[in-house]
Amino acid sequence: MKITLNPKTTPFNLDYTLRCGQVFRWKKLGNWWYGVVNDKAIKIKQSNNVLEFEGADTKFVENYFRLDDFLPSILSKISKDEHTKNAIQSFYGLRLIQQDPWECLVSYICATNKNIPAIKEMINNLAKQFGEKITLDDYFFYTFPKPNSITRTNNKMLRCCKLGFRAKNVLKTARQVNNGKVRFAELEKMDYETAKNELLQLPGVGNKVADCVLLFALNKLEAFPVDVWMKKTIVKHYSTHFDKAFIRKALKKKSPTPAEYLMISSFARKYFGEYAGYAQQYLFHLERLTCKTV
DNA sequence: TTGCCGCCTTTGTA
DNA sequence: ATACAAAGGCGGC
Repeated sequence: MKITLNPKTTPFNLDYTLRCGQVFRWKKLGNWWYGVVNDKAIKIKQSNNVLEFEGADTKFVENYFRLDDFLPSILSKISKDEHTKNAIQSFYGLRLIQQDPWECLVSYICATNKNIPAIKEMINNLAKQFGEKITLDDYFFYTFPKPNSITRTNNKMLRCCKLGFRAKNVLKTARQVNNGKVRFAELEKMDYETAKNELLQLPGVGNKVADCVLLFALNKLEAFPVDVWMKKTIVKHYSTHFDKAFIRKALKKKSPTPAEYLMISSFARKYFGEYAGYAQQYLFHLERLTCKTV
């Protein structure tokens, strides 16, 4: 199937969107991106303004890649300074992805103190061990394990997937989702703060993980996750918005303290507005690409 | 109450 | 090779 996009009203860049570090389960084989979403293997490619895909319908693709987000307006709203404009110009067409909340939650619990290649490895291990094998084009893929597949495991089995100290958090969180204590559909209806407070009750979920789930899966575009990269960006390019003592202290440690987290993310929400999360993703991608060779 | 320290596993990277 | 960093969270003081 195909979708033809109008680049003026619906700019989209598939490579930037899948490479910017928000999702961990896609890989490019030849010209096609392959992924597993909603228990199905999907492939998709882009040539200019045409998206071609198999394994999913048009509605799914539009929803997953948030093609209804009116990017021209969103990007102009967050274009507050030269640095942001640079990021937007560099990765024009990068979109947030509407992820599955359960997979997103587990992924970011696992992301704690890990770099992106290692996160991909953990998630793939989980899927291979506890998901179901599916095929597309003679390639093998694995569905992401359901909550009740995780609750049937134990700490040791999860540690075999290289989860380390995150294993117990994934296990306990799976139980809470499985027994209905956490309902993603309900969280999505709540406002940002309320939903965040609910997520913060889960083991292994602090400020950063909660904001990632809110932004990437629960449609809270004002969420502004602050990890080591975002803290670095803020200190480098936005220090004038904070007092000097704050910046001086921030330079001492890499990962943000709870107080720094609050200062930075609330600044970002005020500064960038209701689409702060989009700004975060553009700035995150720029910071990683300029500092690293990943 | 708030703030900061050290630990938690394992992999990637210089 | 050896150390340090990694889309952090949490208990303890």
